[in-house]
Amino acid sequence: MSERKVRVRFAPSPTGALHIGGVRTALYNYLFARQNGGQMILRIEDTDSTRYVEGAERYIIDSLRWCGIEIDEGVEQGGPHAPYRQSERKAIYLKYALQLVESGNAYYAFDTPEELDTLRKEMESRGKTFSYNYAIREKLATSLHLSKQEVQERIARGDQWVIRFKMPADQTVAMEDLIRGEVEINTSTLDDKVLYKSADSLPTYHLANIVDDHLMEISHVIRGEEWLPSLPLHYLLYRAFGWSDTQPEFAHLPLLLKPSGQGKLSKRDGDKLGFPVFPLRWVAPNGEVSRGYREDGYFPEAFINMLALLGWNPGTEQEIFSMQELIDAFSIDRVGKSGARFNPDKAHWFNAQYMHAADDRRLAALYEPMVVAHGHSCSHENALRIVSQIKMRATFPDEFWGLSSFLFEAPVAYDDKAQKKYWKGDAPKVVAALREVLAMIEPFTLAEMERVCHAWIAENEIPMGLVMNAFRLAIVGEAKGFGMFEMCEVLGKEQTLARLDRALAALPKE
RNA sequence: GGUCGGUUCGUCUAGCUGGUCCAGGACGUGAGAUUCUCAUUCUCAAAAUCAUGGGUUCGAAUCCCAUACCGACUACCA
Repeated sequence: MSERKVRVRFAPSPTGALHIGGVRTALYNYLFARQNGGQMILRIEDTDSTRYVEGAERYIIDSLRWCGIEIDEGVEQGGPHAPYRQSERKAIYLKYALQLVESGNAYYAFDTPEELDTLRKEMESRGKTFSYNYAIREKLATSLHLSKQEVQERIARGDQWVIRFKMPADQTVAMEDLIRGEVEINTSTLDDKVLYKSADSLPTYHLANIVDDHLMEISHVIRGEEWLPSLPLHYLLYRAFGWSDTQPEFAHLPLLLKPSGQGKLSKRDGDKLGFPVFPLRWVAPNGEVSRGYREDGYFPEAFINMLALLGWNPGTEQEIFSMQELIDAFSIDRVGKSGARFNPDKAHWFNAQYMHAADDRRLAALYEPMVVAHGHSCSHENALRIVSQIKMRATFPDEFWGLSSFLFEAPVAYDDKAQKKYWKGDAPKVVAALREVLAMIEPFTLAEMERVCHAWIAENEIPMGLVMNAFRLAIVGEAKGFGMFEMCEVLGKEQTLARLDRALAALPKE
């Protein structure tokens, strides 16, 4: 068992956008696969033709790619077990369902959904819960007590049928979960789940899932906690097929909870929670648009880092992890057992960390189009200079322009508050003198400005705060911006002197 | 209702085999320091009777039981 090749799978169903809980499940699968030199498989579970949403599969693939979660085998890259879309594997499932009927582990049931519905309502109106199980199945139209001939006839004349698992009564199933440990359950509390539907010739999740995991040689199933209740069925299915010896190990991840109210986060939460629930922007078939982390300005590395720590922790105080570091540090037994609420503030913090550490060239590529969009131009050299300064003050790229627009638009007025605070005493005279010093500096570079001006300031014993704040007011028009000489270098000598002259003329002399 | 799972600062969590935990870290919050504005950075602070009640034990956040609360599941959905 321990020698077994690690093969994990992420198996979403294309019923809409993938929410962050799903992304986290995919991530944990991926980390586990990579850490163990195993394979990561993407299987599309589209066995519910009625809930299929156009574009969802594309969205899932794009999302994983943006996150940096690489797929080894799947609908796009193919692989030894292709196809990886269950709708394209239709042909293989019936055989297995029939095999179960043959071996007495399953049976045909001819009830229509409507019949079951009325039965269910009837029971409920009498205060009882309806469960399709050992107690009731003998009374319904099933192959369990119908003659072989009648079963054949019904099928032949096109009656709708379904194959249900024959859940044994009063057996204890002992299961092992990598996160929760031993879990036991009595089968009498379980019902006869539908495995195959004749209506669309498609299996249900349970059958398709077990068959495909077996066929695809999956070694570990890492999925959401909502699947824990069906784990006994899955165990029994493996047993019925005679596959228990190669049955995968299971790990059920705690759920991601809604931040305010209660309940698990769902894709229907879309855009209503005050933070994105989806990695990428999603336009639903009904036209409803939900924002995404990518469009909100999150770096994929930050998004992944944040998600990885939501439910898992390394046991150390390290919080910033690259994908490779996550791969090295991840372990399933350090995944928590309880559901986690998502914290938008912490997500911001993670993004800010990546922003501050981001490569200037990467940020400049984001910045330059913004400058152009605002009707200005900027040399690549200056973009790099600007971005290296403003990134320390930003959390998201969309703050860039607000943090630097004054470099492209000279002040037309001077902030009153800043004037009162900084344009007083010797300030006007000092700035006038500084203008002359700057005028003589050649080349007009950061290093040169610092060298000359700092010497001048020291020599004349001028308080740093006095010069710089007044200087800032003159250049920017208010008390904002980054380093003065850094800004002047971007502005260039001509613009710097022009702004000084204008300020000296517009502001009070004393 | 039934079955299963969970329960440590507002939030994410450390705490795995009981003592060094009158519970540690991070986010957020407050205060201060540094600084040419802002931001960064740094320091400090407030913040959890470890859901509650019983055990077991010399000793429990850590083991056991019960209760409460929360969640998942309970479809011819995944």
